[in-house]
Amino acid sequence: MKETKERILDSAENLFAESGYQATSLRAITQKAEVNLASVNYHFGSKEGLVDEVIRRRLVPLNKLRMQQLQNVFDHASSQKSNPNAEDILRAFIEPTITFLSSSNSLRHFTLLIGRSFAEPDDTVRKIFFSLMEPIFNTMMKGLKLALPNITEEVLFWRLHFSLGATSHTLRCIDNCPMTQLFNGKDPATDAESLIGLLLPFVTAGMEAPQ
Amino acid sequence: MKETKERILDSAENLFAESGYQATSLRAITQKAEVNLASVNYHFGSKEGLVDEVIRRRLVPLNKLRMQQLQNVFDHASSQKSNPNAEDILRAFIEPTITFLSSSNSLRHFTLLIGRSFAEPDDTVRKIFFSLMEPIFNTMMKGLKLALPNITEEVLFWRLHFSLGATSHTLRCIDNCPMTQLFNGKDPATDAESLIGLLLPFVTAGMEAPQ
DNA sequence: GTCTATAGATTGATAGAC
DNA sequence: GTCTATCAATCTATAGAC
Repeated sequence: MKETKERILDSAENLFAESGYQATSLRAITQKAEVNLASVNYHFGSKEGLVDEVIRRRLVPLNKLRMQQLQNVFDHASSQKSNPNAEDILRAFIEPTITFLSSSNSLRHFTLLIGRSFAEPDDTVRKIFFSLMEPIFNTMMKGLKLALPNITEEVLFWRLHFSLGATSHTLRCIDNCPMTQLFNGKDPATDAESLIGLLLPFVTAGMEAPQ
Repeated sequence: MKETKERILDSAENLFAESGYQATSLRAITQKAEVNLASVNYHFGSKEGLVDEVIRRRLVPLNKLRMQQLQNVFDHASSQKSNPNAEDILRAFIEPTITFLSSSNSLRHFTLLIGRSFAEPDDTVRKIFFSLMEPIFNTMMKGLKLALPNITEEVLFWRLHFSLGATSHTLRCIDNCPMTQLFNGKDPATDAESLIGLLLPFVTAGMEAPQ
């Protein structure tokens, strides 16, 4: 039997990912976690405190992976006295995400929550999420400017924006895609390797398109 | 003074776009519309009935524009005894959307709501939205298969998916983009022509990337 | 740390006068 | 069609016993 605190985090992660922050009540969370309602406020202070820790618990280590992989790209480029290329920058963002997604059922739920967070209407959740993401975005912009010096910063900004949109949309739709039925009834592949192999060429081609 | 029904629709459209369906109360809607609380249930039966009409009121004519433009692409191609090309198919989706966005303040709110709807956690809203979108997606897939016969259907499906993700993410972020501050403090361009000129080359290059 | 009980506010919906 | 008044349910949060 896991600790109460962890049971609450797991349950909240699961339900926030499925139904969103606003639509998920503390009662639903404690019921699924099989703990007492009051324990949420004891351990996290409030619903906001809970969602803060739900996001932080996974996103801090995930972003550490992303940042390390970005640093590797920079280091490797400068050791060759060349610039990083766009595909490697984008891969440093996407690969850890998709790997996270496929590594366990629990992390799979969190990945859906990340996808949700990109489109989250709630101000509190947005602030938590984007404050954690900002260093990653800044570093990616820095790399993309080096990789594609002929494309203006404004266009690179938008293309990064589009890439993140494509990625987050994909994360949200993996388990529950309303479009799936379009594909001839057959379920399209959603394993980690296939997804990276599909998404990365798409955003790389978009990023490198002539201006 | 507009009719009560229309005032409610406008107010709901505005607030749903800003804060999402779940987080918006009927009281907030009627207060902004300066009408009585009970009038929502008189005119629309329920909150679900209201959101259904909010979406339908704009999305039906918008999708009619999209479908006409798609039909034009098919007609023009067959009159030349050739296949449509991917860029024209994608433009037939994106151009009416962005034009809608820029045509008036009221439609601007609805466009944000469309962006929201792609990521909507609420089952009711999702069902309404995707049932209206399905014919468009099907027609686009048909056109893309003709345009890019060397790319498998599964890959085309995913690339259409990515394109819609990029587009909807952009719609959501136009007025309230948490990433804007990344771009050196300056606000990136968000007028209709600029957006089409940025988004369309991105998704076209991604769609046509060698497999 | 965990529980019961409940406060206090807000929600969607409706009954009934006009 | 529009209003007041209110119901019944639900929500987050907390007080206080154990």
